[in-house]
Amino acid sequence: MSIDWAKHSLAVSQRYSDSLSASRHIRHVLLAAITAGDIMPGTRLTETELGKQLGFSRTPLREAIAALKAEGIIETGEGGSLQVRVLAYQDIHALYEMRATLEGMAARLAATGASPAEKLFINEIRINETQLINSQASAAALAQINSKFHHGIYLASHNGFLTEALDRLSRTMVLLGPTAYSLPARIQEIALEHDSINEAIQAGHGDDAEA
Amino acid sequence: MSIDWAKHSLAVSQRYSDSLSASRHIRHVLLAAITAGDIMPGTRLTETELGKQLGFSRTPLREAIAALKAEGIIETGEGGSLQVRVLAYQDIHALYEMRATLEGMAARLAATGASPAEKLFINEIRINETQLINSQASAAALAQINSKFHHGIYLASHNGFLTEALDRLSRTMVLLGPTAYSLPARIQEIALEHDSINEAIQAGHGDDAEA
DNA sequence: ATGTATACAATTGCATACAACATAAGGCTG
DNA sequence: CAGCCTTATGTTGTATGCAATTGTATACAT
Repeated sequence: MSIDWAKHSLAVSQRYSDSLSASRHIRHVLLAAITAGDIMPGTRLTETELGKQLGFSRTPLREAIAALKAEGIIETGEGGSLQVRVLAYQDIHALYEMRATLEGMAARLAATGASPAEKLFINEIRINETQLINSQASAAALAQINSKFHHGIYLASHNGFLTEALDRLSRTMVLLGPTAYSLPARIQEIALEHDSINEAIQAGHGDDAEA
Repeated sequence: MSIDWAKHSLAVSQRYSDSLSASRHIRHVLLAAITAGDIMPGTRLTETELGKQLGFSRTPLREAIAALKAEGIIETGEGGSLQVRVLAYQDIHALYEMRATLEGMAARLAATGASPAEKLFINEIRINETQLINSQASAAALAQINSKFHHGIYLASHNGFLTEALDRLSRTMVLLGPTAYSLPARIQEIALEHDSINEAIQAGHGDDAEA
């Protein structure tokens, strides 16, 4: 029943060197717990209970929840009760549709506007990723390098709002549960896609990158 | 020096029939004040002063600010002081670039997936807008019908995340100051654009609508 | 005169306490 | 026995008070 908050809390503390305020800390811990599947969508959250378990007062907790509500991760159900957002089937389709469009936009912008240094950076990551795949690295390592590849493209798009929107989508997608990066078949597909994108960016072909 | 909060507060109260909590009320009032230009970007906001002027305690105020910070409307400057976000020039370009892409996506989805009723609804709004333009209605009325037209397309896209992203962009754009809908030249341009979009949607031509 | 250190003022961050509301259970009445 | 009203409990919303950090001004030393 009870969730191992200490694990997530410790991870967040190490990640940020204890340099964030309580409300930001709580926000990251909650996201980590949802990502890990410790809190399922639809779960009701009570502020008092959460505060007691996390060791914080309700004030910073409510601020973290306010931010998560603004992001659509937490929603208020009947009578103002709090619960982790439950995505409808149409939402799932909409999410992927949205991400595909935004990723395409980012790739096109990166292809047409990336600086030589940024192109080099993206290419380095791609090479690194290929090595990891060939050496059969762990799923976690692959997910991490995959994330770096995409983020490199986001940054090369020179559009902060696009980057923010994509990051927000990623945070929303944790509501779908564990991702499917561990499937061996997908890994090869993703590798091919990344190669195509990378080549298009290196060549400066916007349309190819978007596709 | 002092801002006429009562005006914005009254407008929000009427708009929502006094049915929202203090924190949500404050959020809308702050947005209205920024939209109206009563609070310029870069202005420093102090919680105590704001609370005193708005007649609320700091707790709901901080929640409203937390939500606005999550949306990128308010940011924490040096030493944690609060201020209305100041957009850089590159941000302005990025904003319009982002909106153009998302509007295009919405138009394409509306063209390919709108129901007959939704098409009819959009067409009605377009006819209404034409009448208003011909009768030389006020700028406020034109802005309102323009907003309805766009929102009709958003809804017809059947993608809640797209709608939310566009709404969020609109809220961010208030940081740019008063919009340029009052320019007579732009009105004719916009009318032509809307006609093209509407026709493409009615005909179900996705590519034309996106363009 | 300038640079630095120290003390003070102000503001944010957090915790506790109280009020209002919704919910659910139990008793009362028809 | 069923339905409704009352009451009790739990949860959210709001207010106030305190602690800690930061910006600033002043005084002193170089």
